[in-house]
Amino acid sequence: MLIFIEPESEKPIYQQIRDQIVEGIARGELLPGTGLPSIRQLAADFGINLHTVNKAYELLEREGFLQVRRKTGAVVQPRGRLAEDWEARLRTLLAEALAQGLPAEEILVRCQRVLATLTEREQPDR
Amino acid sequence: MLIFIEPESEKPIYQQIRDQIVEGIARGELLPGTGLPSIRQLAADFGINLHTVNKAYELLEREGFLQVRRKTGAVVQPRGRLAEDWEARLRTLLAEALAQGLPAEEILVRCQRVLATLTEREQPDR
DNA sequence: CTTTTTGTTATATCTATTATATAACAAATG
DNA sequence: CATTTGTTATATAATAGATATAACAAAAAG
Repeated sequence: MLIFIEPESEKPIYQQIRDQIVEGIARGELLPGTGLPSIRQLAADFGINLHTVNKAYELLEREGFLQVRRKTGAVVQPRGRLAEDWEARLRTLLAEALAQGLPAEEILVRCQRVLATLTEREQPDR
Repeated sequence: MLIFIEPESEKPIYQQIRDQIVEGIARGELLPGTGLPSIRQLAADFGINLHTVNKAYELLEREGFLQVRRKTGAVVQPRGRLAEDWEARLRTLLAEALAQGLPAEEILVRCQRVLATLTEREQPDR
């Protein structure tokens, strides 16, 4: 699974890493038990600091996506609980589209489309 | 329309104001042409600084939700264009739910439910 | 026309966040 | 034991968030 960093993005680097790993898990590319590169390895690959990667891993661990162990590196967790503010964030995002005049049906279709691109071909064990 | 500020939230104050106004527009409580309180007025009501409110209004203007004029104050705009990164933000949010094991159907139902709470009773002109 | 209100602009300060740079420590692997 | 790795600790720099004043200019109200 490839990760791309945009240093000039307004989204913090550690957040970019976090989001892409979350998406990798969602797509089924990162299955539970999958090992991720070590902090120092990832930092070297991206040419960024060790602590920036560490921050992303720490966040992912707090959110229940990863378990970080010594020497073994980070390992994808079987499951977690959805963040309590998830629905509030969804609400804000959907409100934004409604406020710009997008019909609710059109918004739903977009949700469906995005979900489809995330779940298509997600069964690598066949 | 009431706005609530949580000073201790990790979400910036100007973002809280922005989000609640956007939701107000989405719900139809703030119709195009509706005037909003002046920057100094809102700041006084919340007991916060003038520039914090100004930042929220500036953001809302850049996003096409408001038009800010002298003396008239901020006025809700008829419409705008959806931000280019909207779908990317939706993608990240939906991926988070999928990664935590929520089935796509369940996620869609939640989207539908949230949309319903935003669009119910949205026609004040009857 | 004068006064007042309002958005705008300009500094300045303070805190927190983001990112980097070193360094050292401790646990686990080979 | 030596190496790798996560962890912890400082330190620094840049940026963002919030506050505090002050002043300016446009527009409404008197």
